[in-house]
Amino acid sequence: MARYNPKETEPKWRKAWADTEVFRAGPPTPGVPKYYALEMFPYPSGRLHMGHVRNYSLGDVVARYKRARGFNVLHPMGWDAFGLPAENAAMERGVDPRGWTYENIAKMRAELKELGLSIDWSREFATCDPAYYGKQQDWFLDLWKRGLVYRKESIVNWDPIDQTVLANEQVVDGRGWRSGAPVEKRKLNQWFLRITDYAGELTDSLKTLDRWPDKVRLMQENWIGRSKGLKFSFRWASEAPKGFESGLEVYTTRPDTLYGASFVGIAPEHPLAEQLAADPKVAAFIAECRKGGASEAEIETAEKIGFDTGLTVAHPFDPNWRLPVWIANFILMDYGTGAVFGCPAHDQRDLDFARKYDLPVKAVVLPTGEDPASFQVGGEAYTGPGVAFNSDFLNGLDVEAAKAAAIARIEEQGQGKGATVFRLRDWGVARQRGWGCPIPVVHCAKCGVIPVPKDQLPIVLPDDMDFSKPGNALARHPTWKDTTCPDCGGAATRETDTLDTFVDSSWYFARFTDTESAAPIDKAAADYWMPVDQYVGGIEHAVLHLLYARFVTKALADEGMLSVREPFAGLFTQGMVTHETYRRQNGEWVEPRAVEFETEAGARRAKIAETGEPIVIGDVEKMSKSKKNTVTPDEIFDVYGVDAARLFVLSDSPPERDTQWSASGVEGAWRFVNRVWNEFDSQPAGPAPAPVADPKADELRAFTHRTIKGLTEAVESFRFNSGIARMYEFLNKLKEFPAEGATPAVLGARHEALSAFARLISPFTPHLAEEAWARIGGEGMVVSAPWPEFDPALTQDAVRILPVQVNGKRRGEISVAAGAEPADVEKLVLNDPEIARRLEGLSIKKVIVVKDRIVNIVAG
RNA sequence: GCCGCCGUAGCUCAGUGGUAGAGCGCAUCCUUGGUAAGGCUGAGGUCGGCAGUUCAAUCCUGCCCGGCGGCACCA
Repeated sequence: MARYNPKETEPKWRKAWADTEVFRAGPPTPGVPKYYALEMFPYPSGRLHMGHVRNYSLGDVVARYKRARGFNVLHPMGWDAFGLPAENAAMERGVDPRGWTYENIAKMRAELKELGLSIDWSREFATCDPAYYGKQQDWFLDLWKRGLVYRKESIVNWDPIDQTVLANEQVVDGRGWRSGAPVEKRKLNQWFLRITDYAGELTDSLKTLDRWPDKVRLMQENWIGRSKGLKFSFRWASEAPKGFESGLEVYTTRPDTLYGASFVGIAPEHPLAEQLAADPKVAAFIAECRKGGASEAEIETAEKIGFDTGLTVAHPFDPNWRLPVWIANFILMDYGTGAVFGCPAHDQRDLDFARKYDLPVKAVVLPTGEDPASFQVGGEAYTGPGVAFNSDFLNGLDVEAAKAAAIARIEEQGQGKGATVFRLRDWGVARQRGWGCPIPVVHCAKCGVIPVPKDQLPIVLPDDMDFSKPGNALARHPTWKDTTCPDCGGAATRETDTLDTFVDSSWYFARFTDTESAAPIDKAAADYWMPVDQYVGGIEHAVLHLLYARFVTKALADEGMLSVREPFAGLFTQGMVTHETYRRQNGEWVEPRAVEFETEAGARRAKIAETGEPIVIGDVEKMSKSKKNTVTPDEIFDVYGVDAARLFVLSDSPPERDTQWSASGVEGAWRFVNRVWNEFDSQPAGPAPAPVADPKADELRAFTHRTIKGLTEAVESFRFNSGIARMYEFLNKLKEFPAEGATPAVLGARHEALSAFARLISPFTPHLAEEAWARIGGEGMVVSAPWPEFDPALTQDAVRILPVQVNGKRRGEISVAAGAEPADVEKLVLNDPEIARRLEGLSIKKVIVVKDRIVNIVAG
């Protein structure tokens, strides 16, 4: 008997798959069922980590399973290859970002191939290939024509050291995530995509994504943040400021509380505030507001400050009622209209503000059970349900009815309209970076901002950018931006901003359906393959990438380039790979591979293997370089083989949860691989004996068919860890039927079991499955073998052992024929001497028999 | 503060309205010609707590306790 040797076996089968091109997707063929399996493509950092191993193993199980089920499977791979790390490497080490990126891709491609994934590598591309980003420029121009692209001055996060705009998520505690410099607010001309045009549809169609995790849908819903309310204009009571003669427009979701208004507030960035800043006192106040940090903690604790402008407006329901207009730091310019009416009794922020500046607090919503005469709002605003009071024509209405009535009245007065407002903002896509997709636009002094004609695409990055200094290397390039205006032919300059890398990743899945097409997307190929049937990736993209991709899909569909309006029919978000952390007494982190364990008096201790220095076992955390708690796939593959690594990373936790990597765990998986092989290896070669009726063989056959059923259901429902638990149970069962000394009937049952088992483990441990399949004389490669079917008749044992309970407590068991009628079982049970003994002195009140499951006797 | 997830063997986790499971760890034994090992057997559980529904609750419902994650001045 030979030991299983993955070092020989695994490369052999990878070569066999590659040579026969089994993973190449078939041509789009109407009528042939397709399955598009996709994992979020990686950033080419140059090194595969365990998170990748988990992500791609999960996707591979799906792809291989669907292939075995007869689908025409598309399972491609590419590279999200633009972005800052390449520029940082370039700046720190003087390398060329392009060369650095492509070298990393080569390294990671080799590692991914080692994983034995069922990828169609013929479709591989990187987003930094001009052949890809040129097509992106192409549809960008289409969206421009549709009015979905615009340029606007806006306030952005500016990192003064890196000299670039930062996205909100790149600002950590008010500082640039890389430079650590305090982020400044700057006004810049920015490129935007009009994602807000789709805000309604993006929210509404979340309901149709029934194979997405609820959690992600909820997060997107919160992010888009639709709210229904009222937009209306206050009329001036004091003299109208210039330009605001038509009034001061505010937005509210609580028009029912209008009678509780005590002031009107505007954001420091509101145009009216800026106009009033001609007064130095106002200007000083606005400057004071800007000073506050941008971090959440600072915002939360920031004190509310305000400035009374001296202007007043009239209450919409009572012209004689005057409300003061304040500038207040807690009002956001980019939500609603940048102006609100303050109702302190029913809004905490307004209440804090009113208490500080001694403004009136008037309750107008009465909670159920409160007395209108005595109800008071103290330090806490009342935001719950109730009935309007102190509110004239709204009195007695509940909150919802009062909202409707208030909106109706305002509309009657022609002062405003019911409105839906979103929290979502337009997508700022310009980045001042050299390593990105150039925005295909030319600036002409005479003609303005002009799109590049399509026949001049792609606009390719220059080869010789200087990345030695921070800032935009593309803008710094001496000649690249010099061009001529496509309209007037005069001297002009190219746009030197590049696109956010999230643009690159918001349509790559569509390009995969035909990577050669002259158009950005080949309609026929996309119509066949799209949507992605199963998308697998990290939860960290719940909002950004997954929202942008949905938006771009809808925009491209409106452009006629796609027929689907949702890119991902099924989404699975996997958990992280974690590991224990280890520290020396001085706090220094220690790598797992340097650590040795011992168990002493039940307590697990760790020490440094070389020196014996005791170390502290810390918390289990996400694998990260800074805490040194990483295990590199390389070394695991080297010791245990790829299959054991895949198996372990899939086995330990439900896929959506974090999983904890441990050396002992992967060793367990490795032992399993060997035990599986031993079972195959011990089966005598030669044709399988024909099945014969035999009780022993039937027991194994029943278990085989139950395992097929259970494992199939586990794979279908993404419970891969349960599926693997089934494999362990099955192997334990199989060992009760050793090949040595087995009757022909049992050998036949074993052959059936092994044949099914090789196919069942194939999505998880594909190399082992091939070797096992070959060992028992399977036809062709297991990767092309059909998924085993189970015989429902065989999943049941002929004899069932039913537990017998007395008053809900287990008191014995009885064996009956499967499917025995409850009445017969009841007789058997009551005649059983052991049970009768248990019932002595009790009178039987009721006997419950659940067919094939259990018997319960109620007695007292 | 709001929303969500999780508490089952020493550890990491499956599971089910009806006999409580796997891997690792631990103990015992066997093998030492599968040996950078392999195998047998075993111990170990008020299924977070309390109440309710039920013939029967680890599972369903409610409340509580503990841990984790996301969002958060969005009017």
